[in-house]
Parts: sequence; structure tokens; C-alpha cells
Amino acid sequence: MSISKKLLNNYGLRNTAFRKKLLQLFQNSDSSLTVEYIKDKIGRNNDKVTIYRALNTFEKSGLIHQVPDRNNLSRYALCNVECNPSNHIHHHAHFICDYCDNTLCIEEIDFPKIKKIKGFKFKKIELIIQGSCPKCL
Amino acid sequence: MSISKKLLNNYGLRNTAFRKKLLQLFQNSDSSLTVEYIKDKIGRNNDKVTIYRALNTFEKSGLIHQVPDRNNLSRYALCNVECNPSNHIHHHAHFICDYCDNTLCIEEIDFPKIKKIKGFKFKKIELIIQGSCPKCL
DNA sequence: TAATTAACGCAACTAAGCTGCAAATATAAA
DNA sequence: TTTATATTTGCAGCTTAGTTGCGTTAATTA
Repeated sequence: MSISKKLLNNYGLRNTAFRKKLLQLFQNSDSSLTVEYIKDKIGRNNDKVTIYRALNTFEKSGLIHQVPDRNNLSRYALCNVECNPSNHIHHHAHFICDYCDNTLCIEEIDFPKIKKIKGFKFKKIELIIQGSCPKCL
Repeated sequence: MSISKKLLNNYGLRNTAFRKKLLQLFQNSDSSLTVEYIKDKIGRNNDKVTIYRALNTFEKSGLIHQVPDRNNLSRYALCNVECNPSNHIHHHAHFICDYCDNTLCIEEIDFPKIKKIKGFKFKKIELIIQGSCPKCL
């Protein structure tokens, strides 16, 4: 059984050809993916609706997470193994390159401890850093 | 001379009726504004293009800054007084309420000190917190 | 293998935000 | 104060990300 099939099974997702291809795209990449990139790689004969629906399903089940890019478009990246539908929390920073627009998860940064504020309840904390990446420096 | 006119002058912006109205909207609000809200308040007879252009101009000059909301739409909020076109940096967290979608700047949080990472250059750091606000708790 | 349930693919739609251009308005110069 | 210049505004129409509905196809369950 392939890794991607096992993963899909673990997350209670049906093992379709399309989803396997999509998941492998993520596994073969070290940065987050745009829908444009996915369209290109997966073949233009696949419908964009299918892509959007698969991404949403993956996200809900905790397989991937969404990252905003510089222009507020969506990018997606694989989650750490610990995520699932009810606990879908990322304590890493996201870095967006101003030049190549590449977006990646940075695990090296100590995620800040945020003190509580009276009257608020914090559920999700995102740290987004913009600048230039090693390739564009 | 009104405060808003003075502000526009300070930022080298022409003092039009529309911009004064828009700026006052920001000054009379303690949270960030959506384009929808602005459309409503400013009167439907004002064109959306004018709104978008004014917001972009304000942002470039350092009067306001853009905050992403939960659905990756744009919201805008007044900057601290220190911002200008060449130095447009916000070291405060943005809070987004999951229930009422309201988005506000939280100055109370100590902005995390991010250590440098070799090969990267950091220019802008955003801290976005989601959860529930005092009204919705 | 048949029945059930979920995913796919297509077409058409929605909504945010942008572009080009002509008319109106604000500022600078005379 | 009037005129000339530069900027903004408003309109129409466009682009593009993302969604909805629905009939068909494929994956799982019995």
C-alpha cells in the first residue's frame, strides 16, 4: 500500500486517483502550493472545481493547512503529522518571499507565547513573516 | 482646519470630500473596516472603484494598513501616527473574531522578538490571532 | 457482485478587485 | 481671482478566484 493511500485511509478519505496525485504533489514539495501550480502539475484536464473541493476536504481533515500569500490568495501546505479535524493547530511561522512569492513553513522559529487578554479567547495564532528567501537574497 | 484635512495634508494627499468622509469613518471606528462596511456608510452613490483607489492610496502613504480577515478578504485600519510611505511597520497583533468577524489591532501584546535565520531577510512580521472577542464570548 | 455513498466533471454563476477613459475637482501659478 | 496643470472621480466593462447544482462515474460496504 502506497504512503499516500495509507495517509488517505488514516484520515478517512476515499482513495481516488486524483487525491493520490494531489497528495503526492504535496509530499514532493518543500514549500506551500498555489492552486495555479497544482493545476499545472496535475494536468489541465482536471477540473478546477475538483481541485478546490479536494483541497477543502484535505484541510478539514487536517492533512493540509491553508496559508495566505502576499496578495491574500490561498496556498496550501502539508500539516505536521499530529493534525486532525478536531485539533488543527500550527505553531510554526509562515514565511512569504516578496520576490518569488514562495511561501514556506519555518519550524526553526520559537513560536511566541502570547499572554491572555481579558475578554478574549484565542484559538489560533498565526505568525507571518515577509521578506526575501535564500534564493532571492 | 479639520483634523482629517490636516492629516491628508500631512500625508501629501489631496483634500477631497470623498477622502475626508472616508478618513472620518476610520477615525470614528475602533476596529478595522471592510469595503462592504465602507460602501454602506459612505453611501451607495459612491463608486466602489473610488473606494478601492482611495484605500490603496491611503495604504501607500502610510495612513492605513491592510489586515487579512478570516476569509482572506481585505480589511483596513488606521496606522499608528509613526507610519509613512517608507516606514510602514506594525508591531501589533491583529485579532479576528470567529463569530462576528470583527478584526481589531491589539496593542497590549508584546510583539515577539524573532531570531534571524541564515539566508532569510525579514521585512515585515504579522501576528494574527483568531478566536472570540468580548462581545461574542 | 449489487447496493450505497461519496467524488468527479461540466456549465454556469458570484463577487472582489482592476483598467481605461472622459468629466469633474483640487491645487499651484500667474 | 482667474487660469493652467495635475489628480481624482465615476462609469462601463473586464478579470479571476472560488462556489453551486446536478447528472455521471467510481470507491467502499454489505
